[in-house]
Amino acid sequence: MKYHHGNLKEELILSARRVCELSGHDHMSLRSIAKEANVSQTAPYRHFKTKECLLAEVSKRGFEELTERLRLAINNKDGVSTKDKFLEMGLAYLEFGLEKRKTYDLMHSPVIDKVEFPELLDAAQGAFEELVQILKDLYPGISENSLGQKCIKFWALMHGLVGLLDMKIDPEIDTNASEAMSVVKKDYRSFLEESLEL
Amino acid sequence: MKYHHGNLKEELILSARRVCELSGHDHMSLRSIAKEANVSQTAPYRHFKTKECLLAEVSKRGFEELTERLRLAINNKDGVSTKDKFLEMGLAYLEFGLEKRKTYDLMHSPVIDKVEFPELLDAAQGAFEELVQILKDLYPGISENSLGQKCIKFWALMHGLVGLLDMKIDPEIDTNASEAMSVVKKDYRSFLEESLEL
DNA sequence: TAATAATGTTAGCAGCGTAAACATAGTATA
DNA sequence: TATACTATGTTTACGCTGCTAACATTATTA
Repeated sequence: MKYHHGNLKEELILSARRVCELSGHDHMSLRSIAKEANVSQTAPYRHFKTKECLLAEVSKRGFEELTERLRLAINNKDGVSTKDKFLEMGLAYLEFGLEKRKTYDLMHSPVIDKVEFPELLDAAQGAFEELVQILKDLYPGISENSLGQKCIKFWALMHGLVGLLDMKIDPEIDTNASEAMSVVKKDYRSFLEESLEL
Repeated sequence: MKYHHGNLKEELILSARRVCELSGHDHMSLRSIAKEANVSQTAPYRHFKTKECLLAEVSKRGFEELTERLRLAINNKDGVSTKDKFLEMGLAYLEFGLEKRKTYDLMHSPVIDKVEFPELLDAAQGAFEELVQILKDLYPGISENSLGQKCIKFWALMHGLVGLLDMKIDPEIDTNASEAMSVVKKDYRSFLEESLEL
């Protein structure tokens, strides 16, 4: 066992991501992350000034993965219409949000003050840019104003949907909400199509 | 100073709500809440089994206030069209979310497992019912299926908007997103109108 | 080769949620 | 009215947390 790990920073980030997606960001302790990486409790402080800095890195990686997924949903799809690519992007967003739910929560949690982490802001912006681009393709010559409205509408709808779709509601006591939910879950695609007016 | 406070439970809830909206739920300690109420650190345990139970109560009050606001937006508005009442409800939702942002965060935070607090679920359901009712009025004879879709769409859009509108984005580095944001902020109402296809 | 910087460990602080033991006040029953 | 019981407060203490300071080891560089 070497005294100097050599790749501890990256190892800690990986451990943190694992712990996050497993237990949720409110159950992540620096000590448990350090233990996962087989180092002392204070070793992380050589690579991250505070716990928040490590969480910010985890969040950043989340946005990068999201961006990657959005990109994958539309790249190398020559025969596919722009409209369909746009829908695929929406699905990709929902899938990321539901599959990596706990990480998604961290990414949107107020525990990290994004303003203090420019790189995190950049990563979030990167995902947003994917949306802007496909919408520009979908509506060529659209005004900046209308484009802005459409971006917000799409983003808000997606973000809201992730939150709602993941809610575990007892069908017995919450008839209206859970019915509405199952309507959407049954077929994301037709719901998106209708909601986004395509 | 009496040994028995007499109204400590309610006092603790009020303190907790104050601390929450002031500092955010991730900076709320039971001890600080107890101190605010001028009682010992463990006094809250006579009224709440765990910290989470107190947070759940704060969250519940939040949903009750939200419901109240949604109701106020449409009640006693005889000369106003159903469509306009619906829009007012949307605005009321946004206003609550932005004014009581930290409480709103708690209400949607995974730190409270809603399934374990039926009363909290009821309170959330209450707010949702307000929406269901106005949508039924707006689209008389609408199918359960379509109603469900419209509910989700509205709720998701509102929830997403609160999150996005509150983001503090540096205009210098985040041109697209902040432009889109200012488009919406400039006039919630016309944005809503357009997005909800009214 | 010697100084310095980088990166690890150990020890210890204050704050946290919570449980246990105890104190006091209000209520019900004899 | 006296006494038991219950409700509601306090004190003390435990283990976990984020974090700092002091120290140990290795890598780099003059």
